[in-house]
Amino acid sequence: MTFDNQYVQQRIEKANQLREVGIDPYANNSNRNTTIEKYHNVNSDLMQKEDKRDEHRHYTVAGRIKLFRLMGKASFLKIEDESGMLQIYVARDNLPENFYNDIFKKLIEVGDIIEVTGYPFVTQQGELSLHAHELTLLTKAISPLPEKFHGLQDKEMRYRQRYLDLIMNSEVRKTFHIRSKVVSLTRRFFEDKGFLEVETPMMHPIAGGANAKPFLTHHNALGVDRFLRIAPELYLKRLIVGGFEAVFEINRNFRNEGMDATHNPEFTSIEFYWAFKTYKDLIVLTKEYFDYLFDHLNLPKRLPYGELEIDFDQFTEIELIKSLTTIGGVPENIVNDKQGILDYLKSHNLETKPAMNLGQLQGELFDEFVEGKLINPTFITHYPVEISPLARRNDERPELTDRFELFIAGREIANAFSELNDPVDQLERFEGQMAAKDSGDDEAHEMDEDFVTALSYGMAPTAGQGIGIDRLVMMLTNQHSIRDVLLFPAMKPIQHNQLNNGEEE
RNA sequence: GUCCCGUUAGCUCAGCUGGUAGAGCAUUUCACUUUUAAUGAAGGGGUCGAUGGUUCGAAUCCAUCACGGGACACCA
Repeated sequence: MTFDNQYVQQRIEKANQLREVGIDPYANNSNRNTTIEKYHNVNSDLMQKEDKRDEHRHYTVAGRIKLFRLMGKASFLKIEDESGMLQIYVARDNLPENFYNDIFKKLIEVGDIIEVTGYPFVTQQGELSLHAHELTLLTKAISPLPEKFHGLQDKEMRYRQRYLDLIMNSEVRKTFHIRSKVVSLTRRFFEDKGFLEVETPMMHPIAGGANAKPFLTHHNALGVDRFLRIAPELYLKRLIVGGFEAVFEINRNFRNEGMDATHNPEFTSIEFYWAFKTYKDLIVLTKEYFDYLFDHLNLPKRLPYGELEIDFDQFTEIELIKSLTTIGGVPENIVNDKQGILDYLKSHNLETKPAMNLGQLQGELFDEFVEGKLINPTFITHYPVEISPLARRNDERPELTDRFELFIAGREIANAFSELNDPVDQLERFEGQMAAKDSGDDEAHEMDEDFVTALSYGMAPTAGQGIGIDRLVMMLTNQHSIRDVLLFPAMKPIQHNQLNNGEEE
């Protein structure tokens, strides 16, 4: 790490010059007494008044200089704090002797964080501003900011140096404010319903609760390998066995899979489990949850998503098998015919494995022909049992499960079901997954004997659900890459010494 | 993992079929006391992602690598 860039050197020199005249370029304290947003709120009355200034009001605001317009003996600055942007008017004769010429003009610049005291006034152009009579440098920025008009465009830099992205792009700050609110509202919604927030292990001896490849790490003291969790499900259900009747956990899951616009190796979900309820209760709860979010976020129910418009007042519900024909256009006579599906998929140039069972093939059909078409919120219900190793069988049709997934804008947002609580059935399903694993399916579910033991003590009838928070935030903020709703998305490290390559491995 | 595209000044971007690099903003110097991406004038600033190759000559053509973006595959 060096500061040998010419512009950085110039600014370091300015910091040194400030020190020489007794100004600390990294001041220890601030006397700010209002935020910029409050300043605007309190003083906007001047816009309507005859006298466009009020010298009896005094405020001290602080912020980063984003624009600097110097016009001889007076200047206009725009400073920004988290709450907003404010124009500052600085005139030579209102500041201490020589401060304007020797300090302000020469040693303070865009990017620096300053504090300004003055009174409110409205400029001839009609902008509420602050007339400065005191100006203090709080923090010297020695790296220059990106260009003022286009901002920071380079995606790689935006993700790697998110702080710069946040400085330059206010809409990015807005996205992450919404994300924070979504998490907070989610927590409040479930707490208000009587759910208990719990924390279960992130390091698992068995990576269970989903079909995915885990990250592997090692615990030195115990001398054992541990997996970063792919889902908290099996632990949360153990808590239901233990007698907690409504629990939720909001936290990270880790999956060692490919990365793309909707997948990051670590992602956030909420999982919740509710005893004495069924998946049908969860459909009602999910709608209520969305209403709650929209209400508290002050969002309209019809939201743009790229070219699409999503109507969050239009939740529909359809069984998976039925959606294959009505939405997917798959011929009705083949949806329950293994060979028929194989032929159909083949005729659409889609890869198939002959070892796939009927349920898996129906899942394939759904993924290919239905999923992408589900724009408005849609609950797809009654998944085949073969692709639902942890879900309760439907009482009338045991080849199906009491399960739904919620799709919005062609993407899976939530997965929920009445939980399988028959320990013998659960054991058999695990054994089925083991067989699938032996025959090459490396994402088949792991056997978790302790979980089966837990069920053997009796788990009340329970419904459980997971919601992908990142994808939900994408929907709500009209973002099309998961990286744009993650403050620090996963990135490959930069190789600094490229001369060394070829010598490794 | 695979395929396609990209990487040029601090930032945003030009740079055609190969002839030793340009603009705007920023920066430096000067002028300017109500500007709105302020304005006017002058100057400085580059290992053209890296390494090889082709060529008299490479930002430009070729190969390999690195990083990023998009699509596909897998997953959520």
